[in-house]
Amino acid sequence: MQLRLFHLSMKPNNNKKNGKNSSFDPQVFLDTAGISRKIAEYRRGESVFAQGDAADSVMYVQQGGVKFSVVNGSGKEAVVAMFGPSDFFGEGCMAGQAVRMGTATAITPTTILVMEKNELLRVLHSQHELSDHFIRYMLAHNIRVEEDLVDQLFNSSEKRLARTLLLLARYGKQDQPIRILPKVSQETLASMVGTTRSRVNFFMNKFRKLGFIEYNGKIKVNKSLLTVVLHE
Amino acid sequence: MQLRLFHLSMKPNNNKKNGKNSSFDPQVFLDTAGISRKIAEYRRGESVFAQGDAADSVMYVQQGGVKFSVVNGSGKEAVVAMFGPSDFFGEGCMAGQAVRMGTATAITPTTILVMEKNELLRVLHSQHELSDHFIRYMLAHNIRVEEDLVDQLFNSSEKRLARTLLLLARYGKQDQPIRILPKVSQETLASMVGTTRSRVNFFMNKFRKLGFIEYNGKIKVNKSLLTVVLHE
DNA sequence: AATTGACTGTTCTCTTTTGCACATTCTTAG
DNA sequence: CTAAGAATGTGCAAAAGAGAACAGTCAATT
Repeated sequence: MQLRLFHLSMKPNNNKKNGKNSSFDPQVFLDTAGISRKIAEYRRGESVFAQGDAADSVMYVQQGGVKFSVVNGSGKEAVVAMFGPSDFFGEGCMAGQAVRMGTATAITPTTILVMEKNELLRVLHSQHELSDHFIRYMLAHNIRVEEDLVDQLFNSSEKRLARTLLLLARYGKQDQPIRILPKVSQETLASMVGTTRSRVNFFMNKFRKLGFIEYNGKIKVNKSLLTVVLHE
Repeated sequence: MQLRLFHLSMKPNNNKKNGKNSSFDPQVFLDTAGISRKIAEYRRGESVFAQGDAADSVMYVQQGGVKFSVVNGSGKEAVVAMFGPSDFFGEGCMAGQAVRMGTATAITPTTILVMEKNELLRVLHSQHELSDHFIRYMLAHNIRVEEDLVDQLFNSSEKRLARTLLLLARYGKQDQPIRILPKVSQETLASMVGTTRSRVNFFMNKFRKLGFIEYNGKIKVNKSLLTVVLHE
């Protein structure tokens, strides 16, 4: 049983959100500094690290997508975040977390740059562009997590599902009123929204009847209609 | 009506959590760099900034305590975080947030160092100790918020209240099995836990009957007993 | 001492949400 | 093509929580 996705930070395929700096790649900075780093490839479903593993490296997604989930004592699972190209994850070890707080799993074929935490810390001092990118990522990540918290606190599961669908829709084709979502099961949606599958099923059918979404396998979202749900 | 405290990051009065670096003070770095910064004083209840205000500065708490809360369309309020000495807040503007996402209010007499965001960004490049401190704060803040999210997702309001009381107990005298909490109303507790006051009252009396806490005005927490609540 | 306002104790009803259970419909590996 | 495993569609009883109302307590002010 899964519970809740804290936030979606998987980005659309444009790295050009900063105007300049569109082709930022930490690897070149690590190369010039002669830093220990390696590139790892994962297949769909493969685990990058598991909850409880020793933590001494920071990951940087070059290609693909990764979900980060936490399991509690009762076996419930919550999808805490999803990461895409140019996202860092596993950076908690830099603040002294000795073990991984959750499990990172590739959801598509994924290429990851693995950096030893102490060396990354050191390089951040000398490589301003890397440092800027890292800080910017951290700030954005913070904002995202806090937004998810606010969503969780203020809104019902119906609204949270609507919001989650709209967030997922960002990764479909851009600038179209109707977006096709990446393939996700209702079970996964439940873990993203923070509710049960039966609840997700109920609302999905409700949204469908109202014409806010349609699906036969691929989920299609009518953004403007679904947005109405968010405003009561 | 209030809703939910995302996390408590108000620290006990020891700045020595990093072993070295116990007397870190960003002000000296700003001084040496000739940066525009000012020191502001606030009385209890005074607002540092309000939701919707233009955002172009970052705050650093020197003394006191600040609560950060968000109000939604229906007038519900959630206490998103509490900040204490050596915490930054309002740093979202560094990631492009143009307005404040919530209201910051002093909860005790408070001294705050205000830094213009662009100048702070610039100084982070040249002042490694400030940069380290900032990054460490960001990472710790992230971890804290994610822990709150996990707590919110996995636990009932009863457990969340127990956890909140234990967190608040950290600010009482150290190393004693029974701690006295700072004065908080049940209304405020409700906003910290993310539930209603009647619910808080119900559980507070339950905890009291079970001997986990006692109060006549001051709330006293028996840590080891209350911790039991967290583990079912 | 009386009044005011904030906080607490208590109760009750109405929703929302969970937790199951089970049938049905896809998918896919063999 | 077919059987097995996933994913989906329903329904329902029980639990948890929201919201609101109201009386009692306490502290501070005038």
